[in-house]
Amino acid sequence: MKITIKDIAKMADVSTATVSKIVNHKDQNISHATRQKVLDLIEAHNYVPNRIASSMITKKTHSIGLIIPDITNPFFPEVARGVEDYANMEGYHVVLCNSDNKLDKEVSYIGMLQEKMVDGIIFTSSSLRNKVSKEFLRLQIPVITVDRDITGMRAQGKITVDNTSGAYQGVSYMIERGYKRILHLGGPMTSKPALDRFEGYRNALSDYGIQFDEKLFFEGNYNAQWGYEGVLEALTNKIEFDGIFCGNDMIAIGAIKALNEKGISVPGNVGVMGFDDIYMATVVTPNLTTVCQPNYQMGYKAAEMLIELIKHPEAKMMDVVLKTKLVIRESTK
Amino acid sequence: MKITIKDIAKMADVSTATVSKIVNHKDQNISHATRQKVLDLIEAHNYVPNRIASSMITKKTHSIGLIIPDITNPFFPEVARGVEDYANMEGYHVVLCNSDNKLDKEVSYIGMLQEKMVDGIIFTSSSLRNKVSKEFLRLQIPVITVDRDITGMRAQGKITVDNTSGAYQGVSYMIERGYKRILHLGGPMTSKPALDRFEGYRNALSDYGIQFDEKLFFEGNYNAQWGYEGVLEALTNKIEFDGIFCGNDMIAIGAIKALNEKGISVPGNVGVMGFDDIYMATVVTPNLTTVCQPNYQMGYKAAEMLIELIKHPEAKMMDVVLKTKLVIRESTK
DNA sequence: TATAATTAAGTAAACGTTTACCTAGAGAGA
DNA sequence: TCTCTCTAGGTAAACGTTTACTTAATTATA
Repeated sequence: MKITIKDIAKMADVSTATVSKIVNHKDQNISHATRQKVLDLIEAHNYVPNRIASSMITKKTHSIGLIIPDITNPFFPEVARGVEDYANMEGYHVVLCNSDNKLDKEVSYIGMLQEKMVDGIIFTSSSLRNKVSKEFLRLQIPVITVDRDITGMRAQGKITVDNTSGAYQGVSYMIERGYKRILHLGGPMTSKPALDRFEGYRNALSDYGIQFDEKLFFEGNYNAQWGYEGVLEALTNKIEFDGIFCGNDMIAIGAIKALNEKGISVPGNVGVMGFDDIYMATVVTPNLTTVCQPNYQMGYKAAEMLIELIKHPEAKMMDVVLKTKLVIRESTK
Repeated sequence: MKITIKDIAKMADVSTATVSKIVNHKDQNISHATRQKVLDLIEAHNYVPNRIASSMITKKTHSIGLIIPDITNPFFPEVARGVEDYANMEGYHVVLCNSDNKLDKEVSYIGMLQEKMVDGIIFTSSSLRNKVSKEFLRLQIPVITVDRDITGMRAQGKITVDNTSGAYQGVSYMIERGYKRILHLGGPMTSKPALDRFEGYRNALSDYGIQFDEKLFFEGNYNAQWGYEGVLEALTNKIEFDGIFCGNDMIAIGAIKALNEKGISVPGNVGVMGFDDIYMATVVTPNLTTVCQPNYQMGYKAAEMLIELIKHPEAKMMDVVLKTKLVIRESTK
């Protein structure tokens, strides 16, 4: 049988109120002797308070939900780690949910988290959908969206990176290094980041007086497979290019692979730039020049904002946009 | 104000017991009319049951703790995903904890999870330590260790992979393909898997009549950095080798990088084999031949065992060892 | 010395459920 | 008609805490 506050109280010959105060360090008015006696008993009997019972009264569970598409996608472990680090520091637990970007899983997780009385939710979805925002609307807990925001959603906080200026920065660098015909292998244009990166790409071209050539733009998915195929497609269509700006690092890795196989040297013949700066970028040959996205920071900051909102629900909506950073390695000259 | 079961009961003019039975589908003895009325009210007022309150009575929180060293380490997202998939299927939540292999964080997480009344814990630690097992001993909930077991620990379940035979399989394959002097760049010998893989390596050599040469064995860490340095070290010491069996894929990736830089072709001059089969192995050039470890399966199976134990605490201790599989790609000839 | 303030506790309700047990009425069997 | 068994639902305690309020004793103040 698990030992409870009542058992300790009885053994110490005090009331449960007294024990509670001691456990929660609200013990200004407890004599030293009593405190010590209770503490000794707690130690001796290995009493651990039941936080579920506390939650009933305090209405706080000190746990937060983290809904992401897939922890297996190299982008997310970093943000999850950021979330968990801050949460842990503040005494919060994080409940991990993989939605696979599926609406029904998202909705079901939101429901489950609500039933479990989490104090707040951090949410990422790669598609901009509306149904989910309805679910959030009836939640009485704060929600922070990270990376991709949701249309029509009135999240109490939003954290994104400046994809447009990141892409601008990357493409500008390539142009300055002498690349003239830069292919853009983008992600799915249904996602905001892909849109923004494309915009940054176009802005840079335009600012440097280069005409945008739509034959140089390909839309695909955020994976190596697509990078590989995209290059092959460009090659078979005899499209000339001396550089590739990729929608993310995975695309870049696939692209380099295709280039290698076709005997096109990187960065000798073609320069390649990625986006994200996942760990793999440092390990692939050649090391990837890329636009670094502060994934860990995003998670950390999201948790910070969320917990701030949990503690001060009256705080007003926050909207943070994080800066990217160019990381120059070996895949560009 | 949040709406509770009492509100619904009052509105439907029934008792909370009735509402509870309906919500939990224990409604054999509820008339259709009453059930419908209650269900409508629930729908209309968006009532969601407070599972915290249920937990107080049922003594079950339907959540499990997952303690891993670092979700950012490419090995773990897959197992986390496996855990979460099975847990979710069974209606359980998973609480993610990154211990960084630090004893104090491990202990602190165990305490927090206990306070939050999780129904069970899945635990991985890379070092074999004892202190933690004491913490587990006083827990009244089931614990499953995955990947590395803990000495002196009486976990109710244990799930590992057969590292010895995996390594044996990998090294045998290399020998059969004609590799004669196979370097072993191992992980830290304080961890069981490293020990076992080393054993498999030696067994294979011995079974094929090759004398073990201790100059061919290097102990290091499980990262690309070490693979890179290990190769350089072997090279500067003028150690001859035509193959490398690496402690894991990261080491292999680092090794290939060093080999490339030194103008040694893979697999032309030297064959390289990894261990784990992380995603990166498929994306690196050349693609890595490796011993595939069923990470996702480990997590999935661990969750399965844990939840089985939660439901049937009288079930006896389980000990599962998963098989590895050789995956032949391009880094061996 | 009488009163006020402080200290060191204790009392008991409340949090939102579940569940063992109870009850009243209706139909069935003898 | 009487008893038995269902059916449909209700009662109230219990789960383990927290906390607003109370109380008794001690100390300080006037």
